[in-house]
Amino acid sequence: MPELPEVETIARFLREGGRGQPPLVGARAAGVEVLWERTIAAPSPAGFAARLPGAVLETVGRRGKFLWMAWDAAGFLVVHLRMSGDLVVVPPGEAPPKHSRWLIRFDDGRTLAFDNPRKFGRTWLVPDLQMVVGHLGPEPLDSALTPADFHARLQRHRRQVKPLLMTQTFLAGLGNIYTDEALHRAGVHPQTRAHCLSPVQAARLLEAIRAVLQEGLAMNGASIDWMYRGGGFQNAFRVYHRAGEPCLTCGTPIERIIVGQRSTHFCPRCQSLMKCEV
DNA sequence: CCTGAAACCTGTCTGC
DNA sequence: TGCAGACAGGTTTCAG
Repeated sequence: MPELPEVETIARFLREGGRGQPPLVGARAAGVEVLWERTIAAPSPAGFAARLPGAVLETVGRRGKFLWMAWDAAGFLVVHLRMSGDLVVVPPGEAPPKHSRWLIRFDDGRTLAFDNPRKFGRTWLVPDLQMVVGHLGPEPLDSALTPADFHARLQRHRRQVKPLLMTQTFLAGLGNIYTDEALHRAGVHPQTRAHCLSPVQAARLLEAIRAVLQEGLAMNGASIDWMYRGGGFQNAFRVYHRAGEPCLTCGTPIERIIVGQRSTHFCPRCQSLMKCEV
């Protein structure tokens, strides 16, 4: 379940607790089990399992779609959920999820499980967080990113805007759902060439990106299929997964096309493809 | 630089 | 019921 709002929701839960569960921050790791070795990107699975026991979880944060956990004596545990990952706190005595790829046992009896049916997720244990997230573009919600900066960054690319927005070195955190929603909100066709967007359109697009992310965050992200954390954003989709249904703005049927190999949903009337000479 | 295809994986749903 | 095919919130690598 992994775009920025979903990852942030998980980080928030580990940090602060919720739904009757206490925070995980403050707990001490007792043991580690690696159930699918290829999920550990660095160090070796054995090194990963050996370094954590005895360490106390101090902080949990997010950068782009990466979730990180800082430990008092073991550095940073960094997780990328990819398509189907989730981090689950299992109460004492309960069984971890069926598709758990690693488990961290805590000395209070709880277990942190990395649930990941499609094995795409990756985990790192590193001394410096930047070793994993250093290549990422700016955080979309960081006010240091101004509309003028955003426009200047768009000007550097001739690509279709949708795949560009999903490129994590360009902007960190957007995925297929929030990109489609933001483009609709901004009235921008997903295949518009990035450098063709005017300063006004760029500002409107940045504003739309922030609005959909904030809306997702306020609803604890989106819950689809087998992944459920109580998120509600799936009930607020305006275009995603709504092919054939009327646009909530103008009533025109939403279309579904493939852009950059990803399923793409848009309103052909609200998001017409404008001419661009340059 | 840009695009598309393929690979990495398992599960669910649809249609015959 | 069985089975094939499409599809899924992501990223990387490679060919053209």
